[in-house]
Amino acid sequence: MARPADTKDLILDAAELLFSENGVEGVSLRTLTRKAGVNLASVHYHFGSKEAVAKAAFCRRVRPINAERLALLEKVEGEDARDVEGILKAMYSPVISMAQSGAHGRRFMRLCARFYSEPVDYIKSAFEEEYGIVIQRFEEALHRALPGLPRPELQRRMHFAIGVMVHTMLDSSRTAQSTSGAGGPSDAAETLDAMVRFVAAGLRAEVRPEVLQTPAVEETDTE
Amino acid sequence: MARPADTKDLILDAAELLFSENGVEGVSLRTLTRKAGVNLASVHYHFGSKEAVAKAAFCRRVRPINAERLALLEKVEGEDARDVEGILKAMYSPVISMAQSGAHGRRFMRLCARFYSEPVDYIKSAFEEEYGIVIQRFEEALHRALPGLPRPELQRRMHFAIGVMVHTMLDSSRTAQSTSGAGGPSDAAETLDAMVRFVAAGLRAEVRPEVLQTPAVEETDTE
DNA sequence: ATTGGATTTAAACGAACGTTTGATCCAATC
DNA sequence: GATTGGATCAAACGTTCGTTTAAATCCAAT
Repeated sequence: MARPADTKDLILDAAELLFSENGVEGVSLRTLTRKAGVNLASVHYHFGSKEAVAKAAFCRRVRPINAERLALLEKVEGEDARDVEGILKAMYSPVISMAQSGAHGRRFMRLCARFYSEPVDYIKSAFEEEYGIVIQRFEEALHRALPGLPRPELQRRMHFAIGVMVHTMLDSSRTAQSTSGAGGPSDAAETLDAMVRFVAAGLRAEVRPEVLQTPAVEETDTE
Repeated sequence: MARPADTKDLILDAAELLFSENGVEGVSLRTLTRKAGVNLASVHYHFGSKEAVAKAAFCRRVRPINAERLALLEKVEGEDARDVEGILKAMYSPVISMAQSGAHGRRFMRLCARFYSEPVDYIKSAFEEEYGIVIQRFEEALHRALPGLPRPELQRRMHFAIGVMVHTMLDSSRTAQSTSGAGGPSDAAETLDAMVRFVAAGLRAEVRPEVLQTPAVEETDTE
């Protein structure tokens, strides 16, 4: 933030905008540098490759968010380790609330979700690098909050919970429609509330009897 | 099925396999035709363009599935219009149960989910063409099954429900690990059950009080 | 004023892309 | 047996891609 806008940031800003809408593979460096107003070769001068630009654009946003997630989680756990809604809010709110902060935030939300579903290898690994420990920590937290839920079932449901999040992030149109002009009621807060209610209820749903025991192999429910 | 394998089907089979793993943009026609064992130009001879191949590969699988969805939905509605779990099963089971039928089914599941998140325009429109009416019908069914849930909130939660589905479909490794060999308990059935329980509970979660009333426009949460 | 490293620039590189072309094959038709 | 027309083939089309090069430019330190 010291300099108003050096080349590196111009590139990352354009990358965030374009990648979030068209995916990494769907944007050429020529399109990107034209949008950023910089020379084509400056991408390789500052980053070395297109891969590195994508990773940098991703990490620039996701690291502060994941740090906030872990901080919120620790706070919630300190207050009430069984507060499922609180844990979910710690997971969701840092990214959902970004949608409130203008087009910029919505842009990143989509970038992040896009990274999740991008089928390119180096993107997948970048995602796992940044998210692996976060998901692990939240699994532990939810395990303590819902001790009756068997671990495999918890993992399955956490997968569902992530699906809800990614899907919501991709559909930024719903999360923050600023059609009502500035000062409108924060739609992001409503979305967050709806997500937390939905997922908390899902996490608390009854498990099928077999899951609670050792995996009973028989019991084939014929249709 | 009449002929053992004509060029058109060879192309579609290879497309299904490769697109599902690398996305449409991530597969070149040269890679595709090499895998299919056909000539590069035959793609344009039989389909006209790469776009058309992608659409055809998608529609070939999704149309029977969506038809089955609608048929199951009508059956459930005829028996008990308030059977939320039944409605969800009608939505999920046709695609989830595909995972049971070998690598082929899992392949399509991923293809379908990939289409959902692919940022290319013609793919998005193909998806909406095939899914639009299905989602609309399920929204109506769930509206009748959960009359207390305001329509906007139902739409939001259906969005979550779809997120759960897409996310599960993309992660085929969990849905069907046939590591236990043949005759093992159908993991797909377990996944289906878990999804239905999770989403049904989410759909039935309490709504925040404001949502039940007319949308209170004031309530400006200033930042 | 001059130096020297950092940065930007225009131009080109080879590779890969989707698509098109025209020759070739081959079973069905007259 | 010549002709037709759909299907297949190797080869090439023009374009765009990520990347590289080497010269030009900038700018604070000397």
